[in-house]
Amino acid sequence: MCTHPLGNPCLLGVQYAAFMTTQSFLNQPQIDAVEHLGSPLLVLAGAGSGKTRVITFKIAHLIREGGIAPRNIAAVTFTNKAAREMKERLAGLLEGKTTHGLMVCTFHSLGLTMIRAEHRHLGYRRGFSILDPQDSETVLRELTQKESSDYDVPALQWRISTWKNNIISPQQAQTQVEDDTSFNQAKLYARYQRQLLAYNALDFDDLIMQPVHLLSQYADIRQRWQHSIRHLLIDEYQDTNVGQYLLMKLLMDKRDGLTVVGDDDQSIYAWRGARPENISLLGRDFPNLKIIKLEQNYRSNDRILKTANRLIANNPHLFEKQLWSDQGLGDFPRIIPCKSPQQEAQHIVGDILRLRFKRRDNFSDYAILYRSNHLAKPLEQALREHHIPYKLSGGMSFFERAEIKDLIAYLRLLVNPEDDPAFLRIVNTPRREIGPATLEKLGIYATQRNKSLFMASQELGFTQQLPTHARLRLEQFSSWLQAMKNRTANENPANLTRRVIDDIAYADWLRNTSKNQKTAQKRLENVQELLDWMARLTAEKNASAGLSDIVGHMALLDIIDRHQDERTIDAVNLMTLHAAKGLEFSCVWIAGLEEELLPHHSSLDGAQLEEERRLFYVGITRAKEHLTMSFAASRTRYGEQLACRPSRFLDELPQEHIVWADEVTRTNSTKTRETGKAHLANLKAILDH
DNA sequence: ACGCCACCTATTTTT
DNA sequence: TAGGTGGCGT
Repeated sequence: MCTHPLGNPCLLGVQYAAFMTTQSFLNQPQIDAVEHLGSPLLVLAGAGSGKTRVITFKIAHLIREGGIAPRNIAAVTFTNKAAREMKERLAGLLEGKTTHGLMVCTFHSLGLTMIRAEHRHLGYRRGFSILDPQDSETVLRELTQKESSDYDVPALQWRISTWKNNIISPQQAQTQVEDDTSFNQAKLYARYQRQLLAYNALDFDDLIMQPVHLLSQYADIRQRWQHSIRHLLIDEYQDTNVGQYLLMKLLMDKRDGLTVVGDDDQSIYAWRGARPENISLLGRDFPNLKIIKLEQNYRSNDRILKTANRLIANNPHLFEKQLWSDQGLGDFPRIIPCKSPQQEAQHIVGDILRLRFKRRDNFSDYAILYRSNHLAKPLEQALREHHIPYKLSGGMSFFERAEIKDLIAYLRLLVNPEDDPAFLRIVNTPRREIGPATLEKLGIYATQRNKSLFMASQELGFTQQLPTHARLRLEQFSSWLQAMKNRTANENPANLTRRVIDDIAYADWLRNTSKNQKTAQKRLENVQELLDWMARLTAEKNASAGLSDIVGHMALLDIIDRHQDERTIDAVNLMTLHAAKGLEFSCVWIAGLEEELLPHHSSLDGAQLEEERRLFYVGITRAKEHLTMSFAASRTRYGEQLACRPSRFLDELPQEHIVWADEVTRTNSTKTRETGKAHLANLKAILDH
């Protein structure tokens, strides 16, 4: 074993010494994983065991030692943030070495790249658009309005997404349905797909599904991509869904260059299609699969790990894992019973102030986690009272903001004249007094002739049907668009965008439509930020990036670095347990540990209960040094004051390693060694009376 | 285009 | 209970 760096025979060779000293060293299983070649590899990496380090070092190893060209390596993550961080770490490792052609991106971005190259086989034309879920909802609304006005569009959207995630075609869907409702949904699915093709547009799910079709239907395409991607590395493998699994399988085809890293105990996204069982499928589909476990945790102290281990031992496991740490036992994780959410919040805030005074660290080292968003409210209130800065995760992302979506819609339309959803979004933004009557006529004309709205709006055959004033306005808009479009080939994307903004007097429009000055200001800043990004991006890519490249990736948000404001603000982190995955904090509070909240009342049995347990597990393993868990004895829910029971998961913790604080009885003492079970019984008695 | 009222619902959310 | 939404009236 070589956990110690000095005089160590099992480092990755002297060549690595140079950058190993600036990075951290690897332990033996990590080295095994990095150096393993010759068969597909599954790395079962516990929380905090350095899985990303394994992937980045392995990529570096492949390039430096294996003589593999970067363009033959692809590393796939689930979030843009993870991809960005991986790129940064790689840049550190491979200083000087060229990484040209190396792909470090999300599954969706990989899919987009493939579709870009092969779109003709799918019947798409270049410049196709990516619709976000809001756009596709609008398309579905339009499609269903003709049937009935009160159609359950979200249910349909969810259904279609599930089909696509499972790589089920509209035709297959129609043969598989059980009842009238779903038969109807399957028919609408088919119409939706036709509609997208007509718009020359794809939705997010298509970015996985279409590449799977391409690879499974065309042997030559499959061979080309298999030749191109010789090494595929996948992070957070437990989160792959059916489509992503198939994509991986088609790309690798039993070859040796596959490395997947995952943790079945951190699978918390089954509810949206993730298949943690893909971990066991791997052994079936890749018979010579090598498995390496990473069990040393570099994040937390041992009491926190013992707490996590004991909890998760209540779940069935295919591969047993025991996290351990050499960082000492550390403090006792604490459980704080509280009377109310308000008292709970007060307690946490008091804790934070006390700890920060004692530790002299940053607010950003602290996180408060909870199962669902509404639990943040009392916490926010208490933090505000005490003037503690906090950062709330969730909320509207940059690209969901109306002003950003407007501008992207303009760009989308310039790249793809068939993009009717984009046309409809901007035709009256800002106001051009092109009303519903005109648009309806335009729509009918376009549909009859199988043309896009933009194209139809330029045709004399159509505009001559309109009353003079409407005709003039539409002609003006349409010819302006055409003029802009003619510039797309030569002008750089950032300048073109600026020109659009100026021409449409977008700043004025934002000022006029915003509720107050402050929001107007904020929106203008967002627009400026978008412009800056585009300018930077164009500069970086040596102007080789066409507008269509940029616009395509904008929909995926993956070219944007948004960490600048996050790193400067020192604030306590408030987030859901889901949002906390992959992060770590010195001190963590988990609030609202009550039955019906965690486990959530809709997930009280079977596989769902196990996922709730994993969610708690993820929360616990975020903490490096301090862990505090709390619950309230009563809580207002749906307008009613309800008594709450502590979460069953608290009973599953190793009581010898945790401390229950006595808040309910209002004594401030803590009982260190009393067994929690007895304590819980006490508490229940108190709560009953 | 906007504002008001009545009604409905209430888990997690990336791309 | 509260916040978001859809319909309606101005």
